[in-house]
Amino acid sequence: MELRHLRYFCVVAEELNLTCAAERLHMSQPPLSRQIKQLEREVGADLFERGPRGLHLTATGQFFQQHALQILEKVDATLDATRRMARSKRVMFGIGFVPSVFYGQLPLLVRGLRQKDNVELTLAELTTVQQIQALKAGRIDIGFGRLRIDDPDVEQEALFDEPIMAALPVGHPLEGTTPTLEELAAYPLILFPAKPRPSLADTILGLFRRHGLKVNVMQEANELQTALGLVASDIGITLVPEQVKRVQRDGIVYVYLADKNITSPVICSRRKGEAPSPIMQEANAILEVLVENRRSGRYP
Amino acid sequence: MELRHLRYFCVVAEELNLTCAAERLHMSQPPLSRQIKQLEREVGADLFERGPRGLHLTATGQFFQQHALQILEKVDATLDATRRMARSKRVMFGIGFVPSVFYGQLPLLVRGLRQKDNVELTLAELTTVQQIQALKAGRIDIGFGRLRIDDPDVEQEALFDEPIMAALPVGHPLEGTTPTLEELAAYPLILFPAKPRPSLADTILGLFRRHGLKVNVMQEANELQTALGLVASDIGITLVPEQVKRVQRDGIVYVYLADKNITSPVICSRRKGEAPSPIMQEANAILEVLVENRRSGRYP
DNA sequence: GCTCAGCCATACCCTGGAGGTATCATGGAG
DNA sequence: CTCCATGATACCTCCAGGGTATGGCTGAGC
Repeated sequence: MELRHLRYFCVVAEELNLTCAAERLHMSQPPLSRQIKQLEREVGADLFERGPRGLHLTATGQFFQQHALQILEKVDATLDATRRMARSKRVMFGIGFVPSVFYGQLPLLVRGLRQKDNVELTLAELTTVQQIQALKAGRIDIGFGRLRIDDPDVEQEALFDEPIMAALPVGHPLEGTTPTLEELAAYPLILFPAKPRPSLADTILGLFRRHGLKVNVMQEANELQTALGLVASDIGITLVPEQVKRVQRDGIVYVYLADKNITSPVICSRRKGEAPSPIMQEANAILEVLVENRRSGRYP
Repeated sequence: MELRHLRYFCVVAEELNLTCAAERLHMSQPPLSRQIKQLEREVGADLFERGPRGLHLTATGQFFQQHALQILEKVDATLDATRRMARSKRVMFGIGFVPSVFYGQLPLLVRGLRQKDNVELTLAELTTVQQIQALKAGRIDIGFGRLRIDDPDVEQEALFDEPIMAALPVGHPLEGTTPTLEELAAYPLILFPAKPRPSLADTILGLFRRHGLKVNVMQEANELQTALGLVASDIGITLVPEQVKRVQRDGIVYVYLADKNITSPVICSRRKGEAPSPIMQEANAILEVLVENRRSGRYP
């Protein structure tokens, strides 16, 4: 399969008419018909139902269409970004973060760094794995994540460990309790983020696995708030780092776990062996203050 | 560019030796060299630095490598999933939503529908535009968004209009006021969602534009909560639908706007001309109750 | 310092496959 | 019932992907 197959397929899926699609693609209808047939052979499924007045997408075809579009979008985005990167000769300080660390002190770090003159901050939502890759590639300069990753080119520093809490729908049998993992495992679980992996989701799964517990992952969500929305919808429960409870929402209660050792670290990643730039030194100083505040209980 | 270019590139990037890479790819070295050159011409950047003993990835090449790998992974995953789906014969009820409608009553709708036996709900975060496309393609059955879109195949029903509020960093000069758009336009603005467009972001931009006001878009964020995190970081302010204020977070205050007519509709989209299925009838009934509750003030 | 080997790039060539035209079959609209 | 729109198949052309041959460059080894 080649990208042209996906390009042809997507146009055909939009037009639902090979003749019109061929016109849009500046080619004639017979080769387009063959290319779609070839794609269907390679996929091993019918993507279209043929009719005398055009085609309809099968359910499989609809599914394939979404993903094909995403692939083509990502290809275009990658080309654009690669070209921009090739041209760029700017110096800036990039911060990567997983969303679940953005409810605590990280905004304060950003606020502090923004007061420095001549610093151009960029903020990027990235998984911890993506942060490692982005650090190595030079796209960010510091990252805040949740996973420990051993990489020869990156040093990680655990800032602090944060208790994991359970987010439950209001009225849940475990509301008001301090449940064990075993008690939690009896209920459907909502995992976040769904993609990309590995992520905090895998940390949570690993937690249950290490306790010899099976969980029923009812659904996955990309956004933390969508996961909370699903909890509010009584689809299941989810586990979140403590700082997430600062954002209260209707329909949800948070409970501490019985086991106080169940925590998630906030981990700071930097490139290894790099003398800290002045802005990195400033960031380190602000971080020290923030961590000390947390230790001393000035901030939860 | 075709997938084979990405495939060839990734193997070369791993081997850093064209001769060895060609062997792995079961082809000879000269055509591989040409294909990589062709890719570099199309990208418009050098991905490798050549040496007498092999090649090295440039910084741009490293960046490209990550994304190329992701694209190839997604292609493989899509093929696998498509094949699996072709074998599966399931019926389900799909709900699409923009995140900013998931803080109000939508969780109650989901909770209500889930009580029905034999209904398999799928929930998908989609922009309103994506919802239209998904409805037409049959991927979802009902959608909740913010934009009015005229499409012959989709009927839209405005459930209610929701006031727009401003989210300000604590200590902001406008805190405690009921500002006008003009007053707000003087401050940097954070827009969400960044992509894909059009979205609520465009509604907000259109609002300022119609009042003849220019805004300084300081940054864009995909997640609403990331946008709020940026507000908490004092990077700027943002505008949100009223129901978002139910999720309180540190460092942010919400203020009503002077102009009460500045609202954002919650819009329900369905396929046009389709007799409602039993599950759709049930969804409509639950929606009616929810909207009536809102009108009568039982829920904000 | 010289030689050789490893490696990438270029020149030239061949052929398989992408895209073309011609045409057939089918079924729905009028 | 007829005609037209549409997709599929047969046959054809030609170009681009992949082949071999070879040259140029540079570093390792003696």
